[in-house]
Amino acid sequence: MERSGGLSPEQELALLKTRKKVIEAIGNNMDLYGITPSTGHLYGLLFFQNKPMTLDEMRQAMEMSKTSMSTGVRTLVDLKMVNKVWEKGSRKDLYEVEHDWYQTFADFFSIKWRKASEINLHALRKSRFELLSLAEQYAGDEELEQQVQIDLAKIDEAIRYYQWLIRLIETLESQEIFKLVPKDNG
Amino acid sequence: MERSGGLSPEQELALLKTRKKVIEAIGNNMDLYGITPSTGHLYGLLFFQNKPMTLDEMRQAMEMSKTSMSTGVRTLVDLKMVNKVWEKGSRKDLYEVEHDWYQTFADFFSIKWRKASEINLHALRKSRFELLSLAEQYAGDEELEQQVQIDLAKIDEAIRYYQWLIRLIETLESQEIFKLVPKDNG
DNA sequence: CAGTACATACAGTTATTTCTGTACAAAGTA
DNA sequence: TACTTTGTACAGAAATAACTGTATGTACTG
Repeated sequence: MERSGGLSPEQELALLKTRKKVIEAIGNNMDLYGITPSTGHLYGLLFFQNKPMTLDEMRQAMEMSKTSMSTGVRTLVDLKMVNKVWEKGSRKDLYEVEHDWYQTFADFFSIKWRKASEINLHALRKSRFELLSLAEQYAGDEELEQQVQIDLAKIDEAIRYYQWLIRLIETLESQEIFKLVPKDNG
Repeated sequence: MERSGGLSPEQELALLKTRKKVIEAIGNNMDLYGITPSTGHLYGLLFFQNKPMTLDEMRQAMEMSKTSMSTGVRTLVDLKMVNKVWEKGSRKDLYEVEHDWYQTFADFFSIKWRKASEINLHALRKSRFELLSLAEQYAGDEELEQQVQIDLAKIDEAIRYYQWLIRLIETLESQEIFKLVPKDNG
């Protein structure tokens, strides 16, 4: 953790203690983003850092291997929770958190949920096609048609749901969500 | 998997094959809900079941222990993705999926994200109070006040974000979201 | 009141994930 | 070009999570 220059030991301790509790609270809930506790902790560390951080600084602060820092920070960058920044004169890679948490939330859905939705939608549509073909192939077979109908109804409803979910995600991506649910409570 | 009565072996095979692909696609993305692949698979199995299922039937279909079925289905019930249903005459517990996926989605956020948001909000507010106390205690100390101010700005922005997130979740809980992002594309 | 059927707590085992140290590739420096 | 410095691939070790079988408690049944 960054030393806060010019403070007395007690002051610094008090500040660090307060930060630590917030870092832990946030880190504990990071499983919702599908990241490990230690990567969550790394995120918390970066959150209170007031300047970009190198892998070696992270390693030192987290008391972990550089490899772990590398993989952890890569996960965070992939999720756009952390940004790689350039600073001339430094050969080391520098990272800092994305402080716009609304954006972080939107990006997370755009990256993870949208992808999953599209994969599922694809599988559902393919399955839908196969069921229709099957019904056609055995046209007239009462028993089969009934079974196909049951599955088809479920699949159609699922398709409808994913289409809605993707629309919801799109309102996040386009920032339109803030018109519907404003940032300021009013 | 439920045998579909009255179908020829080829017909049944074709139907099961189609189902299987959907189950796998869905199950693979279930990590977004924080459940294991096997619990996700169990969910998929229940999805295509046309009647409530007992633990023993699940065990047989999944080729796993009854204990695993018990814990898996409990996870799904806790997330309200699966409902326990009663049927007179049966001493066994029966379970069926919640087929309203919009509801499932809303419940998931209400259960997991809301809880996490409230915990974090609490930690942030507590920290906010502590920082203000600290600044008061050392009133006049330029250096400290500046540091406190930096942390406080981050914390206030985070609080604002979580308040927004909770409002968003509330629009899901109240179904109001469907006024903002309608189920039917139009 | 036994006796049976059922779900789950618990402890041990197996499987998976996370973490580390070493080795190496890429890019900068002299 | 040789020499650093830096980030990451990889394989093995350590830690964690998932799965199973047995044991137990509870609630029906006769």
